Amino acid sequence: MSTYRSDFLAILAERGFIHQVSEPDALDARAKSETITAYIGFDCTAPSLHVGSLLPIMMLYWLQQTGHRPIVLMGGGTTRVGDPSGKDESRRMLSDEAIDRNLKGIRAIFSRFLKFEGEGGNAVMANNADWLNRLNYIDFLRDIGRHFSVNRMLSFDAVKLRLERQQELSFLEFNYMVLQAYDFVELHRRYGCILQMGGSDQWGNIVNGIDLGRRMLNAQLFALTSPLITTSSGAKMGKTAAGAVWLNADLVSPYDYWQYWRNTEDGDVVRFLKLFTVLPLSEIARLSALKGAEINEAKKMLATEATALVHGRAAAEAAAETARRTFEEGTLAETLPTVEIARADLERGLGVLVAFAEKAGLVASNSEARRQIRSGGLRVNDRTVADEKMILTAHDLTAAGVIKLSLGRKRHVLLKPV
RNA sequence: GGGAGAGUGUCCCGAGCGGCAAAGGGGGCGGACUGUAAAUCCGCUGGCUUACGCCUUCGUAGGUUCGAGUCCUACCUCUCCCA
Repeated sequence: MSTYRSDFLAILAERGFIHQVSEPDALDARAKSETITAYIGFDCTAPSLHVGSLLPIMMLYWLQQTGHRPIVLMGGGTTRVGDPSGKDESRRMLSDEAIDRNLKGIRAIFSRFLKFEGEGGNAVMANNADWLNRLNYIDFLRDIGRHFSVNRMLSFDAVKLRLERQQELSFLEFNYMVLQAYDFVELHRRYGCILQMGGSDQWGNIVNGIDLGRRMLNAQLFALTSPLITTSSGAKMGKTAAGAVWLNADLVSPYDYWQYWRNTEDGDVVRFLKLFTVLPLSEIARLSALKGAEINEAKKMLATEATALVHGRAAAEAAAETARRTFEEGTLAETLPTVEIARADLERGLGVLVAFAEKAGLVASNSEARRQIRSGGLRVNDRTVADEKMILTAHDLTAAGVIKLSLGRKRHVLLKPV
């Protein structure tokens, strides 16, 4: 790949964010000579963003850090339609209320990464519902629809895949790319936005927007996509047994978030340090020289830095300290996730099954707890539970006044009587 | 409108002569080994139950049977062929 002269593209390139760029030289020149405005769209399909969305967020972060203007586009309108890209099946239709609720949850995350207008920054938060919701169908067809060739739309991967696999693609979803293209044009009109970024699966959609911009406004627009990030062993990022790794603290605690990064595979550490932390590359180069068990130092760095970005420095260091005491010293850290239980329950005697399943929520059901006991996976105060009929009482309280329940080596919950 | 086929364990894929809690994968979880890694090996992977066992599951609703994922009828959804 050519070397970029603008700070923005140079940084994205050396940190591994770039998969494809349209007209890289022209974009580089503009990013070098002027302040450019770029956007990324975010779906409102869930109440929070998860780790998978972190990559685009980081691209906006670097955009602003290198002197440009980021636009976060909330898909309040497009989420009502549903993007067929990369999906085998139609998505379930979300109610407008659900979308609205999700939108609010997602919004909060961005203030960690970007400085918005009114907060001493220049970032813009937009919502495509503002223009999509009031479109008039016939007008839209005449103004926008005439620029689209169905022949060409059928050739895009997102559509082709569905057709080839003989899976249904509704007319509703078929229109998604038209709406997304229109978003780009609308953002160009409103904010002078010239660049849309996104994951590699968005390339087709973005290019549609570029075409539309040229036809309607004779504008030169650009596309930049990031690679699909998978772990070295091929798994998609952001999924664990417990579900997605959400960015909101009420869905995934800072401690669990820290743990997620701490458990990164060896082969991914350097790549992730570049993508998901803002550590200087020189520092990352130093960490990448570590070998064998020393790589754990790099993983801790990754975990703490990545957590600090999302949850703040203090929460990140608290999580690191909790982990250090739990894993390295083997002592009890009172800052482990804690569940309060009624003191009366304890005096009456609390069955282990209930304690693990209902109270701590470490396992999904009593049956699951039984199975785990049979395979030696449950521990109370670091002693393996051998008997599923075991009863917890006040005698099991440690000096710190809690009972430590563990599932496997890594997952711990403290029961605290109140 | 006519004809043919498909829908299986609510993570996915996928077998299933009328006796099935239902083969086999993948994924996930636990154990061993390690470095809170990877790879490898072993176990588990519907719910309730101390247990005998009970309950809920194969697109939906009925029916035939001692007994139905398996047979019949209707309906729903998706494919394909003809019009």
